[in-house]
Amino acid sequence: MKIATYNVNGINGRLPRLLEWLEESQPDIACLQEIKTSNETFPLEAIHGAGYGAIWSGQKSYNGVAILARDATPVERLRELPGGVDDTHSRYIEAEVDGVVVASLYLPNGNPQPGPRFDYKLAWFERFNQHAKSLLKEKRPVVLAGDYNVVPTDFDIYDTRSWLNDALLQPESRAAYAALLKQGWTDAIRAKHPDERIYTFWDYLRNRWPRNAGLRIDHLLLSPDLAAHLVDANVDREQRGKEKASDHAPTWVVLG
DNA sequence: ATGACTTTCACCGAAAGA
Repeated sequence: MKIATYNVNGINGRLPRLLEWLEESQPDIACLQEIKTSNETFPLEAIHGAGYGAIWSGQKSYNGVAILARDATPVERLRELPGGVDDTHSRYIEAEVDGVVVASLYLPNGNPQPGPRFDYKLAWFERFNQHAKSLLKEKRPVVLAGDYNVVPTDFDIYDTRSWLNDALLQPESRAAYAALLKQGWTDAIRAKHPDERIYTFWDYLRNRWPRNAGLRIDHLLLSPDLAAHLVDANVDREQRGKEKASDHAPTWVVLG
């Protein structure tokens, strides 16, 4: 089973790229972030045409997440992260597909920091970690896939110099991610490639794709039982080099 | 310190992204 996460940066504007990638990569499950569309304008017909069922939690202009499943419709479990009071952002959706619990999450960026946006990021992260803990208690196969907006270590970025004040590298952000892993989750890309620099995002600015000045911020976390079945994990880097590409590349795992 | 690039909405500039 192949499960992917892909921050599309606008699903309608990105639709040709998304459909090409689905055809080329053939994921069984695709978790999407930043669909940037209201629920009414989600391109369901095109997704169906590609052979996928879908559930989504949209929001006009910003945020928005979805879960696609090949030849199946994901069975929705949640369409928002529990514990949110006055949280109007569409950043979380969770479903069951083929016996696996799958979450598609879009963790807040948090810039500028310090400030209310960074406070929101850390609060959202804390809520997410609490929910993740409750998922582990279910003792079921779970994949937490998405754009975490965290560069876990200095090994996950080309160079820290331009990013030292960025919310993605702050000690608080990294501590929250480390605490999540410590619950028992496996960072699939890092588990499969412990000694390789791997990136999932290259900013549109400053020629960062041609320079391979990337960051690893899209992650797939596996529950302990699933981690034992990890066969492969990687990034579809070539998608980032296409015309009208998202600034993120699809990232995936294969579970045997 | 700022802006560079891209998407969205909506009306050509603003907001947000990371």
